Amino acid sequence: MISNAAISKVLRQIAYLIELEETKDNHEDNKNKVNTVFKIRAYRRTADVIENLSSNVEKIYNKWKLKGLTEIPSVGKAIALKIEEYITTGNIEYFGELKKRTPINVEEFYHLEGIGIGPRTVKALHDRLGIKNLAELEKAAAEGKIHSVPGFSYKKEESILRKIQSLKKDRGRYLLGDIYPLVKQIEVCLSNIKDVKKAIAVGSFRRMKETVGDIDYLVLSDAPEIVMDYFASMPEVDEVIGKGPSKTFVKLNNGMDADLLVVPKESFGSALQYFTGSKEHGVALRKIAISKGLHLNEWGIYDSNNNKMVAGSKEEDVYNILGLEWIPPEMRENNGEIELAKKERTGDGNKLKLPDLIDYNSLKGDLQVHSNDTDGMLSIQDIASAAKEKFELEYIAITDHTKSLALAHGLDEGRLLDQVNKISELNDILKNHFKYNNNNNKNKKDSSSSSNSFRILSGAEVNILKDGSLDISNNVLDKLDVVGAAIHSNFSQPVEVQTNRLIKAAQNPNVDIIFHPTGRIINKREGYPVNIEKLINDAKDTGTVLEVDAHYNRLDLKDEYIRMAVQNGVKLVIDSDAHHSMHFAFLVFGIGQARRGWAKQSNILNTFSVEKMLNSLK
DNA sequence: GCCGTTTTCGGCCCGACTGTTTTCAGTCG
Repeated sequence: MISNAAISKVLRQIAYLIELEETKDNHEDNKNKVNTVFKIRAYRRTADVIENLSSNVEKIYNKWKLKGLTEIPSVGKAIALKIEEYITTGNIEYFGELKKRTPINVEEFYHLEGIGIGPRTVKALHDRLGIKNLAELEKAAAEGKIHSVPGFSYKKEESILRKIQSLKKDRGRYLLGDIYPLVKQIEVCLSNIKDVKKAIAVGSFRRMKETVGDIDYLVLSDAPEIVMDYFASMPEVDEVIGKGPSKTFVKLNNGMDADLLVVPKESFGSALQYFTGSKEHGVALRKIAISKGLHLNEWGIYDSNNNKMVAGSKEEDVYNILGLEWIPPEMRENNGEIELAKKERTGDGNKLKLPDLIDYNSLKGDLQVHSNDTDGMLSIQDIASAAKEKFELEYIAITDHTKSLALAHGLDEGRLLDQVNKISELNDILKNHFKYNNNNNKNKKDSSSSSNSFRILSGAEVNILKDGSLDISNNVLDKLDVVGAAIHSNFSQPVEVQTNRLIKAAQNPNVDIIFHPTGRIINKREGYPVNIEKLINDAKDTGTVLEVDAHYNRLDLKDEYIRMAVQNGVKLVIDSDAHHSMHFAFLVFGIGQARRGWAKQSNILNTFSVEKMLNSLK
């Protein structure tokens, strides 16, 4: 399967190569030059769109051929043909010709776009110094040959060298969960500055994207210089890259870039919208603004006729003036959300509506939790107590690994039944404990309230074997409250085999949930191949629940698949996969991912009370 | 090269920051 990233990379390189040629030619006439500029822009735009597309382009092509490709925004006939050629032959003739015409190693240089060394710079250095690849560029910069080229300076030379060196240790995109605590900590520090009225982390972080490239802070303050001085001198800052009257750019100690934007009250809403992105969503909004005789930028929304500001202080107002409902940040990917947000009625009178997304505080339980009976860190009692006291959950299911996962000291039938008895005893103790507490709590208006009750459910994370059978017998699974099944071995088998393993497990009447259905580890492991449409259909038919594993390195199902499951009426749960009490904090990432998949509260079974949730399992 | 709620031709999102630029090009998000 060809990844969207691979297609996007080729398109980006084509754009780069055309720009190198455009720079080289003494443009015969201005008209041609302008056309080339927009051609380059078209390839770049398509690369952006495909990189952020939630569906796989090859799958689209396999299903609908060229017609499917041209339905992708920004893909027209010419680029669709090139994508088809790439998918079917692995090459693009036009791309090969472009590469043949230049000695410059585009493969190495196109990465430098994004760190301030673009094709025009590279072209100029090639023409004057014969630089063809990254090693030669670094050598020339180190030897002080660059500042003698017209248009270059010592400063520029130094910056090129620094950028190449920092590229070598660049970590790329960061996992949302890895940087979440640091981002929040800086947000709090900025909020606490005396002259700051509001401070918020925006960009892909606010959209809860599974990975984040850099972090943007938006601050509402009338004293920008004080805020920016504070930001630039924070202990977390490694280097100040740029500083202007309204923006500061820094590199943090962990290697991540962070930007700060300070705006006045009247612009806070439009800046919030602008810097939350996504880029594609923002471009779509600005086009709507133009069609309505308006002009939208980060400072506000203006009447194009008289340049008078019509909104800007509140994000809601920006959307409303464009004729749109306010759109939750997690949905802002230009993947159909703008259509749903339009306020006017559609032709047939049916008003489409934005989904009422699941709230961040709506989970009542967690159905994948591990104890120290296998590879968890805490006893059942301790992790249950943390779930109730610190995270205010009403129930958890203990789902330890089973026997064929020897690495985790998985439970066999005997140990599993012992655990069921232990959980039953613990529930009795909890019940008596609450009865005692409630009877003694005279101040409580409603002492019969169930708000104090907590229930531990018995369960297991049963291993799906190579042939799709389970490693625990059905008469034992029958005694559990919740059975999750998951693949932990034999990853590299054909897609049909893997899909059939999962489907066979889902067809077992005792299996309630498929845990982390695709097995991916973000940035580390692709996961095993699964025909997700088939799995979703089968989950629907058998009433099997699919899990959103909220651990930030899994987020499995991912947003795109959650949306498919929701559309098909498949029931979902969001679990922490906790091996320690701290891990319940991961649930926020699962909820963010579910919101990115357009899930409503009613789609997620563990937003229900324990009784309702259990009744909803098969 | 893409695209259409004035359009199948003639437009194409927008502003901030850097550098050596004395009015603008390159680059970014």
